[in-house]
Amino acid sequence: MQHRTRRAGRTGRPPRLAREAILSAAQRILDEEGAENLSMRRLAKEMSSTPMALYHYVRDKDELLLLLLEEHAAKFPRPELPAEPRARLLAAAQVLHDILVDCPWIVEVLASDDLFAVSAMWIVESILDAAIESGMTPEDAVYAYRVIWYYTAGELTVRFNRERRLAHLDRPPHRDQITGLDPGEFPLITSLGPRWNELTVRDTHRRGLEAVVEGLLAQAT
Amino acid sequence: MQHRTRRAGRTGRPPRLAREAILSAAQRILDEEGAENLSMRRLAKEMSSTPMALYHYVRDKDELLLLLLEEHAAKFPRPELPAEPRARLLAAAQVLHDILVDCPWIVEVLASDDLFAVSAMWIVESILDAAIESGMTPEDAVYAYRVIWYYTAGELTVRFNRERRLAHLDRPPHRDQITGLDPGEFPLITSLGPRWNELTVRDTHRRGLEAVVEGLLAQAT
DNA sequence: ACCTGAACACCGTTCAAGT
DNA sequence: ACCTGAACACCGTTCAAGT
Repeated sequence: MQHRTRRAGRTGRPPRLAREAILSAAQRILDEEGAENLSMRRLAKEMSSTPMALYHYVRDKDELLLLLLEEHAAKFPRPELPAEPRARLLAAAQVLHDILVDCPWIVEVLASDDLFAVSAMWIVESILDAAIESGMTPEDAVYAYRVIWYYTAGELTVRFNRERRLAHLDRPPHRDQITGLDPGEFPLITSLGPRWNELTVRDTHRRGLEAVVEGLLAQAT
Repeated sequence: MQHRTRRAGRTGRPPRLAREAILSAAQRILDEEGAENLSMRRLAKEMSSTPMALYHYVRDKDELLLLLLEEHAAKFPRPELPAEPRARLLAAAQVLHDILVDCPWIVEVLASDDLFAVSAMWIVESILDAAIESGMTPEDAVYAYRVIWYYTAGELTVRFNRERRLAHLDRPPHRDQITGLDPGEFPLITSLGPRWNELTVRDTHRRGLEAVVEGLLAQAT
């Protein structure tokens, strides 16, 4: 399928096209079968090819995931950010989350400190810019970006792992967290009882982000 | 080795002892060969046994990792926390990080929202208590704990992945993040140049934690 | 240049059988 | 009760060979 448009050129090869075919096949697996089912072997099968054929287009699995992120970020509509620096800092940090919240597989690629796709670099630039305009030095702006990134990465990791856990809840947890805890030693946790699980499942990303940004700005002045 | 002290009891089995032997063998692998080399098969080999013998003492690999965390947390000295609630909130959150910073393998077990080992539950209890004494409702205290946990989990994930990357830097990164970026589009990032990597490697956990806690407390009043 | 087949060096886990 | 051996159903990646 990938050499459909083979031409008569001197060294015929449509690598760009093949790469795109690989990426959309990978995206199809991601959408239909979930991140945990995307493997080089599964992907090769999806394309009626062999695993090693893929290595002609991507260096390794990590690069494949990075390219998928790149594509996803490029597709994402680039919203207009508020002019006011503090609001812009918050808005840019929110976009960072918005882009990644649809990529449960990035947990696997969360390797880098600075991540990531050039298609998403404009967000980092926006955060730095907004932080500097809020009165920070460039050094502190980088620091602020990193704190925001840690919060975002942590929220996404926990979020995706919870979703994955709920998806196949075949087996009960190793230990029921709350039940069976000694109320004498843990009066607050045990007093919450089932409320704990309920509170723990709420989407508080935005509110937490506001606290983080607020704390960073307070520190800078 | 694990049935060294077999007794004459009615149904002789020293499961507690065997479990401990398994855990210390696992810890030995972790220390000497790193988290990425701990597998059920490697662990069985370390004990001159078969992989399946282990499944008599732990349900699966996840439980093994949880038990290792449990042991590590239990060993950790429990520091005295400040009486002043706001300082206690920060101190408890710092201990959460201190305990986990020596466990690069928790990245694999970062599954739960609320994590984790009962041996470390006193920290969660302390955070909730300090948050409430700082004027939060119990609900907001849980929310505050979660924000702190996200920041901590993110910081640790990025930290460990960077360490792992530096450990075997056999291959260069897929793309040099900064070099090759268009200065017209990303003036701030490119202007930092090599400073970016330098800033990105700094340990800013504590400072960031202070910002996060500060932001949470500001939100609560 | 592009692709294949076989192999290397692994995984976690299940199952049936042994003692 | 505790352990083994073989097997299932996978991984990512290398290598030598094909066209």
